[in-house]
Amino acid sequence: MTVTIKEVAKLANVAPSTVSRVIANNPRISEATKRKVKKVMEELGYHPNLNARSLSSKATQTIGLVMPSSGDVVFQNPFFPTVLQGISEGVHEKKYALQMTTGSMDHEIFEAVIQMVQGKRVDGMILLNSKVEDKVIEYLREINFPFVVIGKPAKYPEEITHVDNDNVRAMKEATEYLIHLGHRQIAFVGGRPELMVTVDRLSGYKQALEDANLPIKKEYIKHEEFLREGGQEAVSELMALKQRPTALLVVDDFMALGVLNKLDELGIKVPEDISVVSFNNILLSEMSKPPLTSMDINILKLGTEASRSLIEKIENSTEPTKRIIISHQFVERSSCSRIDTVV
Amino acid sequence: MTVTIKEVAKLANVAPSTVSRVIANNPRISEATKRKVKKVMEELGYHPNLNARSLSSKATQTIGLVMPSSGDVVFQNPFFPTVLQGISEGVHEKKYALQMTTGSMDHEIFEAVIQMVQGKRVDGMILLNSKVEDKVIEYLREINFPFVVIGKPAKYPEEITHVDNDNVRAMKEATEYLIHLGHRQIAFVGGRPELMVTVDRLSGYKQALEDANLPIKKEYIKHEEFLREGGQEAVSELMALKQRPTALLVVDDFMALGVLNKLDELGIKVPEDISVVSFNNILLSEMSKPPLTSMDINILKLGTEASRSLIEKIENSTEPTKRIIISHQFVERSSCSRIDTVV
DNA sequence: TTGTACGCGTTATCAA
DNA sequence: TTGATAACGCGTACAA
Repeated sequence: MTVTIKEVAKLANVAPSTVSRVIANNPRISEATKRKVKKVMEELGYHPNLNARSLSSKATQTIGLVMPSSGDVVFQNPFFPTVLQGISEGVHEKKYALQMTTGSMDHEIFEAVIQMVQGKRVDGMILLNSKVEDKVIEYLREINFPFVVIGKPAKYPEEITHVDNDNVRAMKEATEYLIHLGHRQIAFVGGRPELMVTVDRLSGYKQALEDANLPIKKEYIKHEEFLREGGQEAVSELMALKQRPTALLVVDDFMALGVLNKLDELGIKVPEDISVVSFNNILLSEMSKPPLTSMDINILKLGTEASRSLIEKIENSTEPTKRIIISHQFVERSSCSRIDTVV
Repeated sequence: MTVTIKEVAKLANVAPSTVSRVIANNPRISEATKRKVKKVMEELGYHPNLNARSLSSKATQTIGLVMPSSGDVVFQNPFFPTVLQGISEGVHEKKYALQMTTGSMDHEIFEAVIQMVQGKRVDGMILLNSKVEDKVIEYLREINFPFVVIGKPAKYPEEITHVDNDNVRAMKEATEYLIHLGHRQIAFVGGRPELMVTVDRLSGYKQALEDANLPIKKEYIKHEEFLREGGQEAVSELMALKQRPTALLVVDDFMALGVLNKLDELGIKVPEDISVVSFNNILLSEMSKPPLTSMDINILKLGTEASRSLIEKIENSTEPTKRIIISHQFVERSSCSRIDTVV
């Protein structure tokens, strides 16, 4: 039925191993037979059986991707397709295939990872959702299986290769930008405090305030889901304060959209009455009213670099643990304005 | 190193084939040995090598997904992550794995598909981007490989199992909604005319107008990219017309966002000055100003049904060609208003 | 430079 | 109900 290496060998009057060598581009083979074999392969429409190859060579040229649980908010956020695109490009560029897995429950995901890894379906893994108690990471570490994390791992960040932004600095810069515009009442609207992104960005926010000798007010720090509703709730609460903030730092564009929406509802004008700085700079941010000033964290590159570093690690097991920092870039649009400092 | 079926067999004092039968849950095996073998598997932490299994059984329990070319607009559109989520769920539910492929050029994608299929890495394929000249479809048809298309295939729609909406009816209903509100000058802002979605929706639009004895005006029909910029351009052109439309049908929420943006720029108020109906009903549509009245096409289900029908087809080769229609639902928000008919 | 022979880990066939 | 044994298709050490 399907054409195998043997049939090619027979027709080309060589041994199967010779055909195998031609496929592998083994240098110790004459140009003549190489051509001959290749011609037969063409004629027969030969394609190697990847399962057989993997079984024998113990490599799959496939990398696995653990996605956020389906139903998770992350799925809704445009962040996801963009990293995926980046990952996909990086993988493709090295001729690797990509296999992904989801699950509604954590243990489902864990099972799926075990299947992939123990079933020898992948040579390495990319993890998107590092949690504080991450069984997947624990497991992969234990068996010493190649993997990289996108974002900062909650545990052992020094011992795990990961691709991340310098979120502390990025948020510090964003905060300083607002301070330079004269803002003193600056609120932070972040995601769940268990997430490392949140921790780092919050820390950057605090650093900037401290450096400027501004007080850190608890009531100005909000933690909501990474979704637009989250943004809306945060705004309601902040605007109910006696002393309203004059500027908002929102850790996600999608959330910022909710923020803008709510502000509009409340009749508060951006940037006249309040300034908003957002994060991620997804396409949406230039679409909003007004277009959002946003910190571009180069999501695409986050993905491609994850693939690349993982594949390096797979192909060279002595590759050291790395922390890859993707640069960020502040993109000014029209959601912020200067304010007269009230002393 | 890795624990194989043989070692399990040895420790359990049975033959490898017996172990294999236990794994496969073969009924012709005594409960006693079944338990014994399972216990040993536990102890040794045995996990089957899926490559070996696939090689032998000629099945992979994996389905392949062809994504739009990376860099394609579709990637930016929230439609994509949602179908993906649906597909993923459907696949997961049947214990299948998911492998995906992209490429920047069409021939790259084609190569990747060949690899997957001929390399015996997948049992079936889901195609997202049916084009008019689709080499992938031609190929899969020719070798009689199981696949389903999401959306209507440009060629042989009767002979290809596909999951789609009734786009003609959906758009007809949307158009009729506007007509009932009193609108007579209704414009259509669609995507590329080569896409079947566009064709079908345009046809629904025309049918509704004809049924209402309204003229079909060429200048009211715009074809732009499925992106927000597309929406913006269309608006510019439509609003430059002597007789401006009083209502807009936009075939995509993302595009509709661009439309709203442009209208705002031009000082045209929605829904007071112009009504807008959008399609897809992604999360964004309730976030816009004003919230968009949109036709929900149940993207998630489009994905899950694609997976399910594909797996059915894989597991039962006599499964007939099917056309699966996912229902749509009109979601009224606040982007439309009644208009006094000017006779 | 090429061929022989075996192993990769499973499933499947045929006996027992 | 269970056990040998032969595929599955490919890579590779070793020999030639």
